[in-house]
Formats: sequence, structure tokens, C-alpha cells
Amino acid sequence: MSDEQVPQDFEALKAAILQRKAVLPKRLKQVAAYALDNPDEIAFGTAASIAVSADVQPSTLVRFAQHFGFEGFSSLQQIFRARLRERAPGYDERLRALAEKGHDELESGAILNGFTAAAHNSLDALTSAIDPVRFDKAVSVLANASTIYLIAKRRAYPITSYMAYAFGKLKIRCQLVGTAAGIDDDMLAFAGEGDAAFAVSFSPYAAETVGQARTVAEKGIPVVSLTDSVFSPLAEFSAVWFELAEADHAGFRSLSASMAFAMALTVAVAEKRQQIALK
Amino acid sequence: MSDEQVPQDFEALKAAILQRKAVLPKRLKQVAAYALDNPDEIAFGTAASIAVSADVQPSTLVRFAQHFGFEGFSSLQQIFRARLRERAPGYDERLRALAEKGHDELESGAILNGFTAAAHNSLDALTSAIDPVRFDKAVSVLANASTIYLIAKRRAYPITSYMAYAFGKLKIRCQLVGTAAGIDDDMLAFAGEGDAAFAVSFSPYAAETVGQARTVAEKGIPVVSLTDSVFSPLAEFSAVWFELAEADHAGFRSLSASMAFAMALTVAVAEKRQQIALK
DNA sequence: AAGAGAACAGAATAAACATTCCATTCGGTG
DNA sequence: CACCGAATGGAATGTTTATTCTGTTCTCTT
Repeated sequence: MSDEQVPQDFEALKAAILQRKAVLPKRLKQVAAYALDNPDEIAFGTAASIAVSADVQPSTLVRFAQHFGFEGFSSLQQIFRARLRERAPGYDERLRALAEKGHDELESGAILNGFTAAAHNSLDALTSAIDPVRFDKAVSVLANASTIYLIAKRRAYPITSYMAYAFGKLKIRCQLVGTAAGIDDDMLAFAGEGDAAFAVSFSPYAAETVGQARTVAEKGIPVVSLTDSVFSPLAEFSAVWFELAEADHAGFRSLSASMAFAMALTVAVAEKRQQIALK
Repeated sequence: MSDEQVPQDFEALKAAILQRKAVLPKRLKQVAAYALDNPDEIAFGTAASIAVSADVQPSTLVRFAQHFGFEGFSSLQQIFRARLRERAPGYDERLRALAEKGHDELESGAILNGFTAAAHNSLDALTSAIDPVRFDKAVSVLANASTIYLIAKRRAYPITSYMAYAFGKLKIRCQLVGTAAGIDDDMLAFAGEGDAAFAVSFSPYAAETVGQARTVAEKGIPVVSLTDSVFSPLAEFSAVWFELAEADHAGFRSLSASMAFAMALTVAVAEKRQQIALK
């Protein structure tokens, strides 16, 4: 409805949605968010299937469409399909389009491209560097732990901090070591039989991380570790360890592959726990 | 019919068509030619509309699909739609290679693969989602700041914690907000003219992050923000904001693309600072 | 050239689909 | 707190759509 004009292309629709997003009723806002986040689903799905995904009624989709001036859901859907037609032409034309986007014209854009490329490379390396059998073993070790101690400092710290967040959401007990100086060793003193640790350290290896992990290992607690070199001191005393080298851009490394690895490990541990619990 | 396998993707279908092209009956050949020449039409059209375009009967389309082992026209159409959905032509080969590496034999390996694939997709989305001009603008804002305040909680916190580490190494003054509860607001109280802030928040948005960023913005301090949806409340008051949706695997999202973005932003800021300093 | 088999067009049918309608709930206001 | 309008969920509806079926037309073989 409204006296305004009906959006004729995706950009216009997006603009219209953003403009009215504050005024939109609850369910319609829900649809709006879903539509902008999953445009492909709207393009190909049926009203029923989309309704399930977006957790609304099919009729809500129709109302949404009418709210923005369309006759019904179908005519709204045309917008989403047209969008795909425009940018679907060939196989590798996409890459050319990227180059034409002007990323390289600005220096900052070139940097962004560089890190993206480095991240892709890191992920490729990840696949070949991680032996699935060892990965599964690491998962088992951590899944059987009562409490998982996450040890990391400096550049590796964001990895364990994310794992701590995810483990928390998954209701798996863990203890993040490396936050405040001083109390780390006190926390680790609580570690005992039935626990396990996950240590991350990249070159140059933080002495603290290595020392703490070693102490834990000497107490008989299994340590799983992630490093960027076979020479890592962590390898000596770890039950399972992984070498994962991040590609760099201009000497700086992002944590893209490590993050993917960490997340996979976290979720795999959660999954294995459920299996264990079911027995 | 035929003892062969039903094509599961567009490439396989194309190969099957070309292989049997000579043996195909007249009308079916006609459909085959049309399908390969106008794949988009097949993807979006209805049997009736395609029949008109290709100058055949709808029933011929059904027979064509069945001739290649599909149950009916609809299941054939899925192949053409899947082709358009594929975000990254070129990566499909890589992903197929992944699957053949034996990772899938173990469940934990499948999870690792899933996150790797999701990370690749996220990175692809990153390239097209970030407007280089806006990125450059964001870099400028942060490069001119005296102190950069990094605001993030929960799932977004690892990103700023990594940036804080990197900024530290690069000798750029920054303040990480979000560590310990309570003192955050006190730290932000120091923020004043000449400073800038970088806020990260993913759905569901932490109220604290939004509130703190808003407070800072209202003091006239420019805020650069990173979110995963255009609906983010951060967008309202940010000088520059970026929407970056991470692909998920089984509902869990890693931070691979966000990490690459964060690192690019960090390094680009450092670079621009040097340029400014030289003048 | 005649017969048999496959291929086809077009109508009939059944399934899927978007849409509409109405009873109920929700959220704001006097 | 009661009221009113907007918003919503869910079933009923009517339309569109794919599919099946049947009589006919090709096409190849002998």
C-alpha cells in the first residue's frame, strides 16, 4: 500500500525496506530481515518453504509483499529472481566483476584483497594439513574431559576466547586461561584427572603458554595443541598436536583458518559429547 | 531411463546431454539445445512458459527430464536453480576435492570440512559485500584518531581482541572495551575529541555494545561498525558501517571472514598513518 | 509400401501453490 | 481496565502448474 511507488528492482526494494524498518510490525520486520539476509531463498523457494525457514505464516509473506505495494508474494518474488538473472551470466565472469569493482584502485582496497586471498590460501592449506584421524582423536580427548582448559596468549588468544564463548553456549565446561596476568597459574592448579587442555601458540612462542601447557601435561592431563610449526615446543608433550600455518599478507597474518579450525573442533567436541551421553 | 546415474549438478547434466545429443529424438534435441542456450529460463520459468519459448509442448519437457533419469520436470529444474545459487564458480571443484580427501569418512572430519567450506563462502561474500570506497573512508576515520576504542562483546570480542594485539604491535594507541565488566564505561568516559571507535556486534546484538557505541557517537566521536545485517542498530549512528554475514555450518558461524576484514582494516589504518606522518 | 514401434500433441487430471478470509491475539489509548 | 484497531495464525479457497493419458502422427524396417 502507501502512495509511494512500487520498487522495481532489488536495490529499490532494499532501500524501501531499510527506510521503513523501524515502523514495520514485528512479523513483517522478521520477514524483512530474512529477505535481505537470504535473497536466494526468496528467489527460488515457495511461499510455504520460505515461511518455514523464516518462521512465519505463508500469509505473512503475502501481507509483507502487499505492504510494499506488490500485488502478492509472487510479484515480489520476481524482484528477487531478476536480481539473480542480472548477475549470473557466466562461469568466471564473477571474478572479472570483482576486479572491476575498483578494489585495487585504492590502496586500502588492495590490502583487503590481499588478506582475503591469504585467507583463502590458508583455508586450502588447512584441508591438506589436518589429518582427519588425528583430528578425530583430538575431538575424543576433549569430548571426554570434565573441564577443558583453554591456554593461549597474545596472537592466539582470540581463538580460545571464541572457543570459550562457543563452549559456553554449548553447555560444555571450560576455563579460559590467559585473561588476566597472575591468576592463570591458580586456575590451572584446579586442573586434575579427567580434565583436558587445549593450547594454542604461534611463533614466537609465548613462554607462558608453553610453560603452563607443560605443567598441565606433567600432571598427566592430556593436551591438544595447535601451532604454526613442527618446531613448536608444544609438540613435545602434547597428546595430539596440529600444525597450521596461516598465509600472510605483507607479513601480517589473520586468523581465518585457525578460526575455522577452532570452530570445527568446538562443534565436533559437542557432537561427540552428545553421542557419548546417549550411550 | 538408462542404467546411468542421474546427473546431480549442471556440469554432469551438460555432459550427459552432449553425449547423447546425436541419439536424441527431434523434439528432445530441440529442448536440449534450448536448455543449454537459456539455462536461466529453465531455472526461473514454468513448464508452460518454457514450452512456449522452446516451441514444444509442456509434456515434452517432462519427457525430456524423464529421459535423463529425473522424476519429472521439477527435479530437473532444481539442477538449473542450484547452478545459480552457487556463489562461487570455480570453488565447486575445490570443494569436491575436499570431499574426496577422505575427510568425510569420520563425522568430525565432515564437520571440519563444513567449516572450511563455510569460511570460503564467507570470504567470497566479503569481497563483494565491502565497498572499497567506504572501506577507505573507514580507514581514514580510524587513521586520524588519536586513540581507537574497540567495542565488542561475546561472539564479536575475539575480533577486537585480535585488533588490539595487532594495533599494539603497530604502535597505534587503542583501548579494548569489553573485557572486564564494570570498568568499560569508565574507559569510554576518557574518549574525547580526536578519537574514534570501532564497534562490532552480531545478531543477537548485545545491548551493552549498542549502548556504549551510541553513547560514544553522541559525544561526536565517529564510530565505524561491523555487523551481520542491515538491521543492526549500530547502523543508525555509525559514520561508516559494514554488513558482513558469515556463512554458517550447522547453525554455527566461525569468524573467518570477519578476521580477514579486521586484519585488513588494521593494517590499512597503519599504512595510512604512515602516509599521514610523512607529510 | 505396409506394418510396428516410438514419438508426439493436446486435452484431462491431480498436485502444488499463492491467496483470501475470518477468528483470535496483541498493543496501544482513553 | 476496557476498548478499539492493527496484526497475526491457520484453515479454506480458487488458481496455477506439473504430470498423465490417449489418440494420432511420424519413422524406420523389411
